[in-house]
Amino acid sequence: MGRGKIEIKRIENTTNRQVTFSKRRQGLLKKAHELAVLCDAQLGLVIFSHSGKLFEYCSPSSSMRQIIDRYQKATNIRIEEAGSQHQILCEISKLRNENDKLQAGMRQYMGEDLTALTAHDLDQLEEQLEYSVNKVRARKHQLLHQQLENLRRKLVEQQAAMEHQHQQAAAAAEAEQKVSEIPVLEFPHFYHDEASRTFLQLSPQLHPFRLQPTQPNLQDTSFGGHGLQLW
Amino acid sequence: MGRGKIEIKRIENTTNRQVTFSKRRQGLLKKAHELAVLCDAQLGLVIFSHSGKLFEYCSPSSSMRQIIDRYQKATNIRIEEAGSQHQILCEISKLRNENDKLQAGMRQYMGEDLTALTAHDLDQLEEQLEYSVNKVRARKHQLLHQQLENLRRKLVEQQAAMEHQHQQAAAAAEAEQKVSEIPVLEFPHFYHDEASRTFLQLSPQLHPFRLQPTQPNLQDTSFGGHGLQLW
DNA sequence: AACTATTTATAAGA
DNA sequence: TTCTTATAAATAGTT
Repeated sequence: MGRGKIEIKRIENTTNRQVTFSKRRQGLLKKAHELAVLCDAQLGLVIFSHSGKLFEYCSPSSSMRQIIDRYQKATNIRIEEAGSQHQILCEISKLRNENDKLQAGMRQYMGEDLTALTAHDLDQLEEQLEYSVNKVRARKHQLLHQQLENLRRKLVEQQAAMEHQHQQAAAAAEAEQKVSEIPVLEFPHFYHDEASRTFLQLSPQLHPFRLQPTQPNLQDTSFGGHGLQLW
Repeated sequence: MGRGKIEIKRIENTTNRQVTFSKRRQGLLKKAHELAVLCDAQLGLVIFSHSGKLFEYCSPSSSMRQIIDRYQKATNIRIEEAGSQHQILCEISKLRNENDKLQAGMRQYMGEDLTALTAHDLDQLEEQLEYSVNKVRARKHQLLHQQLENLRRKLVEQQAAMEHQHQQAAAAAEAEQKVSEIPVLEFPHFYHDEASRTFLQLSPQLHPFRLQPTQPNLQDTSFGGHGLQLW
């Protein structure tokens, strides 16, 4: 359709190509529109020129967004995306489940919600709590012991410094007297305290007693708490 | 272009419309291809027939997916989607944070990782654990008490039934003797036990002692544990 | 951008 | 559906 027939291959002459693009693009958009109207079809057409400019057409009373959505539904191109979304849903679900369990376990460690436990569970819990109490006490004693040692060392150093300066000889002697009155205590270590040797440092700002307020925050999210009603 | 000129409006005759759709669709796809090749343009065309069937064309060495992506980038239609993805990332991050805190708190209740705690924290923890132990003991006593009561009632019922039947009068008398030997114990209730009255039932399958194995499972996810390296 | 000779698309009919 | 064909429409090359 023109003065001569042309082969369908890339037009090398730039000017020619641009002119042809302009003409044919117009024709294509027109024909797209005619098809959409005549045959009541929904269609979308996007064209990027060689220079990157965008031209588009979509059938009346619809949007390109709609058409792309319909296309993606029809071709299941979304399976990948949907798959990852599904994975994400699973991840969130799993995390919430973990959280619930941890919360429940925590409550039991805090002596709440014990009605669901059997006698055997209660025995185990009691045993665990006693074990924990003893661990805590051992750690307390350890800390006290360390503090005492520090104090002793400081006093000795101070005393040594004073003696070195040959000042207040009387006072120094008195201090020595006091230090020797402090016994070197040996606390029994109830348990082999692994925790104090490993360096599995957990969030230091965490106080177990401030855990409760985190639960309300969970429900503060824009996701409406548990239930997976996202999207 | 045909035996007669037609007006560009919906063809009411169904057969005619279908025929025209078939012809013009073919023509449109052909012209789309010609434009793409002649002018080195990237284009995508999707057509849904009135009956819902999908036809598509996209320029050589590209996919519809690519073209849609490019279109969406060009028109910023994606902002909405990106926003919801961000929210989801936040949600997962928050849940993981909660989980970490709960895990840490739990470990401390189990007497581990106490090195990060101050003396004051340890005092509070000890107090809480003692409180919990007493709660657990109170619950145990309550259970024992209930069991005893049940036993007493059953024996009394059994005895009544036997007396009613006037059978084995001697044996019945012996049973009564036995029952009266069981004292009605009154256990001290160390605390006002709210937990035993409320019905805040938690997952019954949960044993606090089986919480530890949940942590490895968390890292079994295809997300590679914590770190948000999704997508 | 306009013109026009030709090619191409297609409406109607078979 | 598919084929045919007269005719409308598109457009390649020119101005």
